[in-house]
Amino acid sequence: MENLPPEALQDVATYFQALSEPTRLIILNILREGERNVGDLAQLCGSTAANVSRHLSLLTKHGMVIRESRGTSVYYRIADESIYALCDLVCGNIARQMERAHKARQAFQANA
Amino acid sequence: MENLPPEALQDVATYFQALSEPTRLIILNILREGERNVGDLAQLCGSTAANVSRHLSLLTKHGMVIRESRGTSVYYRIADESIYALCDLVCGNIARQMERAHKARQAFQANA
DNA sequence: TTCGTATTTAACTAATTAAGTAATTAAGCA
DNA sequence: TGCTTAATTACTTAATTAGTTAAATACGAA
Repeated sequence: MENLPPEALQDVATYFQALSEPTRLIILNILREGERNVGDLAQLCGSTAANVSRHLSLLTKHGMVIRESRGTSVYYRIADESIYALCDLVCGNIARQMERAHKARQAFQANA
Repeated sequence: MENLPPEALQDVATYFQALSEPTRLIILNILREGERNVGDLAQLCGSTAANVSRHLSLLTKHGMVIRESRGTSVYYRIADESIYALCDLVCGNIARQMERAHKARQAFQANA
């Protein structure tokens, strides 16, 4: 990201945006264990098929999942495992942030 | 992210959301080279101070930057360098995705 | 072909959000 | 104190987006 042209920054932003929705993260999390069709995903997500389908469409557009139609069902699977590395990094950052916030709270109380 | 409770997924989502805005990525990119005050950031971003200030407030809330008031100015700097590792990962993913799209286009034209 | 099931898409609503502008707060200096 | 500059916040507007519902499409089976 050192010296990115503006349009590339927009690409990075929309990529992050695709990951900024809880339902989509749930879907990706489920697909971690293997491919699923839309109906099953909807049930596992506690959402509607229409809704999940739209989310899957977006994830497909970003090349995060792969669509495969078999019979009357459509199966989706992870296209790029490195998404999980991303999520793990974020989890680490959030944990550090919580740690900092906790320490700050403690210091505050110590002065009270 | 293997077995995250729902509320943690929401945290991850909002973290990604903070990174899903081009102006904020520009700010982070500028801060890569060192601390800056709000006015300079605004000028370098081609945005208004009010707008940049709001973005900085959000980035601070997520522990991505650190705020330090000196004199009449407020300086911001990166709190967590690992954000750049995140961005680099995303850039890699986008590059792979573009590569795939390019190959698909080539295959399509070969059959035409 | 006709029916039934799975998926996708269209149209709509409600909620979120980025940006512009103006008002407000904070700090240093005459 | 009053003045100037820097930053933040309040308020508004325009645009985006997730979810719901219903209609449309795709596929296999009778």
